[in-house]
Amino acid sequence: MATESSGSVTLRNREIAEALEEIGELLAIEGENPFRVRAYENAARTLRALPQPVAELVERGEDLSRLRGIGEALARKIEELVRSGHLEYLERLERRVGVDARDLLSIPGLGPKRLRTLRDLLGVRTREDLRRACEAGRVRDLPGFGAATERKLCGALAEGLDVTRRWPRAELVPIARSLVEHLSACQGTHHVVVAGSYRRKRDTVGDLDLLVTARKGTAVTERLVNYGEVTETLSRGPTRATVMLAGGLLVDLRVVKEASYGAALAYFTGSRAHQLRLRRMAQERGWKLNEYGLFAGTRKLAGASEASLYKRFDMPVIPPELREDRGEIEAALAGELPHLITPSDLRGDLHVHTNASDGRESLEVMVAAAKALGREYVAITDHTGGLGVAHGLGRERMRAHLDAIEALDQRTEGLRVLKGAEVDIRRDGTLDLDEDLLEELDVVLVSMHSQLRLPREEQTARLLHALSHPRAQILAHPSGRLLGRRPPMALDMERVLDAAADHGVALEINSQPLRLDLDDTWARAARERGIPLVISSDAHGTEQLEGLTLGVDQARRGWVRAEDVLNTRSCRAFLARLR
DNA sequence: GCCGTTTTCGGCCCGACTGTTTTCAGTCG
Repeated sequence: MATESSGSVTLRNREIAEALEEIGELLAIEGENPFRVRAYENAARTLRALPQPVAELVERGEDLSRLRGIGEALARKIEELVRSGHLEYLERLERRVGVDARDLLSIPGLGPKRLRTLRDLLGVRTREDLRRACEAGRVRDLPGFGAATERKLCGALAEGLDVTRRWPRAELVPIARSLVEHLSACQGTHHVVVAGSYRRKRDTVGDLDLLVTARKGTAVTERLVNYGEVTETLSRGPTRATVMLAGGLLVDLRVVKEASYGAALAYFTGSRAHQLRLRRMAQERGWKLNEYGLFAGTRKLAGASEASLYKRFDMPVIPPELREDRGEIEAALAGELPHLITPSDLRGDLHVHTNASDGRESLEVMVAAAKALGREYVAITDHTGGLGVAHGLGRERMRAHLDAIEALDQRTEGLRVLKGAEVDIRRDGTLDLDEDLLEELDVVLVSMHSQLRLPREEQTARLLHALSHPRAQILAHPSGRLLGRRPPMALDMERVLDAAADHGVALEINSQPLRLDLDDTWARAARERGIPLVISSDAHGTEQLEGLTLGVDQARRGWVRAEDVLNTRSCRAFLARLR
């Protein structure tokens, strides 16, 4: 529970969702009606997908039961949580059930039913209790358990298996390609694709979902099990297998016939929430949707292609990046899906470093590489002096650097080289560059690199002050997050967006694999307010200049169109549009 | 506990795999 410096309690949507999920889990352990359990899961999912803090809706007195999956009872519980910071119903339930449900249920192979048995017959309440019971051999004799189950639980506990771990998607690209290649070499396979959140281009991915079409009897799951990096086979049947790779990554494989390709691809691409909506729509029409196709009784209506499937629901194919049940189904039905930006729409790169600060290559090499990629313009944006660690440029070196950029621009054909800087925002919100130099720059990025843990109010005020500077044109990597390493800064993003809109400051979608900042939900919020966006590589070497596609992936997940992004324009039009 | 142009009550997504069972419950995605 996040407590602000002011003393008031503001819960994030994720924290409220976790409380609801815990209620669902505790009710499941109690053997409650599974549909009641699911209602809590559904409500939690709605909150997680909500771009706006639900606490704000409560503050404004809005009716939460208008949200899908949230009725009278859950609205009251959420309001209590937001207003008081705790929920009496949950606390009573925790006392009554008396097990660490969140932790124990994260253990693979352990669900609510077995956990209840463990509690009732062995008094297991924590992970440590379970470990002792397993080691003492007391678990195998419980009803519904056995020696094999005990062994599995013991193994999972010893390895400290963390099924909630996620990987930055970009890190998995080589592994995904290698797996596809490995399985494609299997005789009798047709399509071999990666589905799941990988295909939806989420910034992080929890596992790899592989889909293969093959003739019946093809030994695809065997081929996966024999992949060199596999350390453990968790399950394996004729059409499905789950393995773990060295490093702990889980890989799920499903094999279907070619005639089911579209239905299976849609099904395993998800998201779960998106697929559930489609299933419900099928149900409302008296049809049945599963991974093999769309059926009216035994008659198959669609399933060979995704297009055939969506067409049956009177929709165009929804781009995978949008399949999160965040309004894309309604938009598709209304014929209002956005025309999403593509990598080829980008004409310039606005965030590039050289070895003048912390880049690896010279100005000339970076510019030549950008030109080779077909960029029409590139802004060289090295760090300013306050950033000692990044070899930031002080006044004299910046002066000389800008002259070098200008000279290179003069002698470069077919590419504009713009004078820029990534200006550090100081702790007090002032910019780390003299006014005359700021005046001279074509492109002024401002960004934070230090003191990223200030309290929310202070951090927000610092950033708002920086954005109010008339030369601040683009806010780079706005949240400061590094996936898996550093959480986003505590910021009132709503006020940041308001300020960006008021001052005409563009927000960056940074393409670095661990940044991807703005994230998808904030990119969408910015777009919906008409705040200009840019997509930049933040390249520190030539190979990173191509990374713009990752930023485009992120932008697409945020419903961003080419016209929302300033660097899809010609250099002249881009400069004219910049603050 | 939620939801409704079939329903304000009676539904609620669906299938694969495992292990324990002797016909299927539990878990997972």
